[in-house]
Amino acid sequence: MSYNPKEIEAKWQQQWEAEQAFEPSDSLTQKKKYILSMFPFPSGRLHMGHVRNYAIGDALARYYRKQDYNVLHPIGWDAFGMPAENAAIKHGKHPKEWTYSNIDYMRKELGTLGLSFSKTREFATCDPLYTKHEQKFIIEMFEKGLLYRESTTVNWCESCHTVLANEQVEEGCCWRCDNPVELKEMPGYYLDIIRYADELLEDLAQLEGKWPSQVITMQRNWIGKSQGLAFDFELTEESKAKLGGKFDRYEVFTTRPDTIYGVTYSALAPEHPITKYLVEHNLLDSEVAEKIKAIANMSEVERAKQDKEGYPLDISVIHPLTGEEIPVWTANFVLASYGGGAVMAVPAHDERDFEFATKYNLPIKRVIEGGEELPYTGEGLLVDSARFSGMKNSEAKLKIIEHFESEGLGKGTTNYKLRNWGVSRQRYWGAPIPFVHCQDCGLVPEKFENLPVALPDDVEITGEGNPLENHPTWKQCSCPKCGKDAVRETDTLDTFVQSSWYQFRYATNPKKWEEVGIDKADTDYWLGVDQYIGGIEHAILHLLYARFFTKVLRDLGYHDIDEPFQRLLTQGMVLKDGAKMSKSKGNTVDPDALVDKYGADTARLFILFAAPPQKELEWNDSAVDGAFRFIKKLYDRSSKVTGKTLPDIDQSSLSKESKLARVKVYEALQKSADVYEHTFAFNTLIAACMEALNALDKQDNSDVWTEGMYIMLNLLEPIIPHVATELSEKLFGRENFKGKIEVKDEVFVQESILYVVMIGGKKRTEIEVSPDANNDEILAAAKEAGAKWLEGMQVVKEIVVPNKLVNLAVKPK
RNA sequence: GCGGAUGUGGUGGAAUUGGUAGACACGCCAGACUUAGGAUCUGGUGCCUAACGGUGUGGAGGUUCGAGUCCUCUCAUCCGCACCA
Repeated sequence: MSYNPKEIEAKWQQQWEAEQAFEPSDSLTQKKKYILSMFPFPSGRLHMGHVRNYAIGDALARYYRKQDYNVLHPIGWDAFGMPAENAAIKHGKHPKEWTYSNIDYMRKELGTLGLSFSKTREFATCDPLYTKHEQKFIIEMFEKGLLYRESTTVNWCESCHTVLANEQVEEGCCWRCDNPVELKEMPGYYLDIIRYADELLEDLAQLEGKWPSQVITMQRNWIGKSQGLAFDFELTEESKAKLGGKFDRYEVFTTRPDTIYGVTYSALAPEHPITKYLVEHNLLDSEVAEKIKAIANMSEVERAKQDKEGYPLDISVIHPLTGEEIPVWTANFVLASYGGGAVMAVPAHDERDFEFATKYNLPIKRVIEGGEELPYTGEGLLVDSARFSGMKNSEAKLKIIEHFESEGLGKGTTNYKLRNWGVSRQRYWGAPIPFVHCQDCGLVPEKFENLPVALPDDVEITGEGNPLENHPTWKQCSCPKCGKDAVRETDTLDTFVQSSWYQFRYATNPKKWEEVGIDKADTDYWLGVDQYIGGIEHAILHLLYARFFTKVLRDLGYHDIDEPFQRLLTQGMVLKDGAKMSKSKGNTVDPDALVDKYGADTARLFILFAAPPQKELEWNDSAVDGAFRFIKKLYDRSSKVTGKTLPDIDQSSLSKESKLARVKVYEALQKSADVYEHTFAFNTLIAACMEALNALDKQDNSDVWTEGMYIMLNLLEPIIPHVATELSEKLFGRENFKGKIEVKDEVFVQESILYVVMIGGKKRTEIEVSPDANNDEILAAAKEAGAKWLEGMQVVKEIVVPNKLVNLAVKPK
């Protein structure tokens, strides 16, 4: 009888399906675990990254199920998005058809891996029912003022024909297609994530030690909180006149109010309204105006690569404390999107301001002592700063803010690098934004009873323009408020909106799915997700948005959860030949082919054995063979088992080899809880089982074999469930899968203990000592055994590490 | 530039947190056994050395009886952010 993975795996997959073995209980009082692997985009086929992701999650889910937890381990489909439209353009297949047929195929693939997902909680985010509830949340956010529509400069990807959120721009290029992003002025919908910036930042502290520190740091930097002073520069009368009386003043933000007396110029972004006004009204030299326009057309990334460049605007402002006139420039390094697009410049104490001032011969005025050379950005005492002179700059920061506030000149302010989340996309395959434009009423949300605002099926997808915009009738509607003819919004929601609340949808009992999006009792029971598993690439985008949504939905009354994901494991990439597997590089390994050749258990075992989950995994075909060999050996040795239950073994009657085998078996058992609950170092648990099997093989006591198999199959079931269940069923009627197996300490009691003898810090020899020998006896034995190395030496210190070693520190006599 | 990691045999990786470095596996070498299989089994395998022995966790110092592990400096690689005033 040889190991036949195909037969075994098909048998158990069918049985699990028939038993509905992996459905969580509806009882909300049992101890629970919510194990979640990030859901896949239905691209067509699984890749090894998916297999790794789900093998990790499944191991945890199966482990906790065996420990009598109520386990929620769901799967679904992140189903909206560009690739479905691209496929439509390329192959003429409707995005809906493409998506759902991909889902059907991938569901089968997941099935062959024997993953213990709930079947009843599966959904696709493009299901109209999911859209319906999401649109309701969106409307509620609008009503709370959290969602707003505004026309502003946006990131535009010409190749995807859509707007991108800040988070979706990577080095100035589109995160999806890598095309350079352009800046464009257009209306869009925004979620006020900045309102939650402080909470998002502060709650990161709760995740310390539970999320990878790298992810926490990335989020902290992305939010980019900084505190300082915001104040207005008033324009001189002459400048006001030049600007046609349209502007009196503008606001600037600084984190260095302590350097305020060193201001020698002010700089505006090329997009700043004042700069724009000057350019548009031909108030500047035409050559200069052209140059400014050229900068304004450049993306931020392009600008960052350029040298500092700027032009005087021939206007001035008044220093709020000294009354001095300060020239105003426009400069390419001033960002329009941060701090109002205007800065005060202190070249003596800021590197950028210094570089710019040097280039254009602007004055430089030192106001902080310290350092020989300028710019000096360190700490020091203030000079030439009126009544603040002599103060420490850290103290002056606060005092100067206080002064501004008491004089009504400005106030202490917090700024964030985080921008509000632009959620509208000019694409078809997404959730429609449920609003209507009415001539009389303006922007009006659709009535709840009319939700979902569903996508029309009869569209032509050409890649040119927005198919909803081009549809002959879809956007014609009546105003939900006044009933007059109105026009439907044709933008759809960013797909990251769907993945921001799916963790709550899974938790909601499917029996309630029709009526509610999120059920409070269910959510409060199941959330937070006890273990979330996914790729590091979502460190900011998805994980920040999902945290934000969690807080918003909490404040809308849907649940009481502050953080959605209690613990996060970021898995490493799967590599082959040192590079990420990708079709274009031709270095992929197809999961289907692997399962077909070796079976799912081998695929899972290899993936968990080859590297710890957090690290990159280098594919190795012959190591896959090794994993297969181990399973075969395990299967073969099952014939050594004679008992049906965990035997009572008289330790004293055993051979040395049998005792060692028991030690190895129980060491693996001891290790397992730590691995499954804390470290996730499955590779070391598998290695421990291999050691145990090797040790069992060196002895022939059938009780020891029975005990070893009983325990090992329990430990390995989460990793190689099919073969482990098959053997357990045959040998033990699956009794060994019920509850926790206790560690027997007597197994570890040894008749003699091996001590390593180190002399002068070097390992020299070994001694065997009785367990009840005292230190003097151990030392005497060590000296005797090490006499050769002690000749002519004097022992200056004697160290005995219990059960480990003896170290004799020596020096020449 | 700022921030975060990571450096251990030919390879993937272990090392109970300061106590025998290289577990386990791949690969390689030698042998056995074959009704030639996805074989299987046995032994060996960090480096230098005929051996005694020496040496060895990116490098240089330090603390310690003892350092892959702690401290200081340094080098390399990877990742993230990148003019945020």
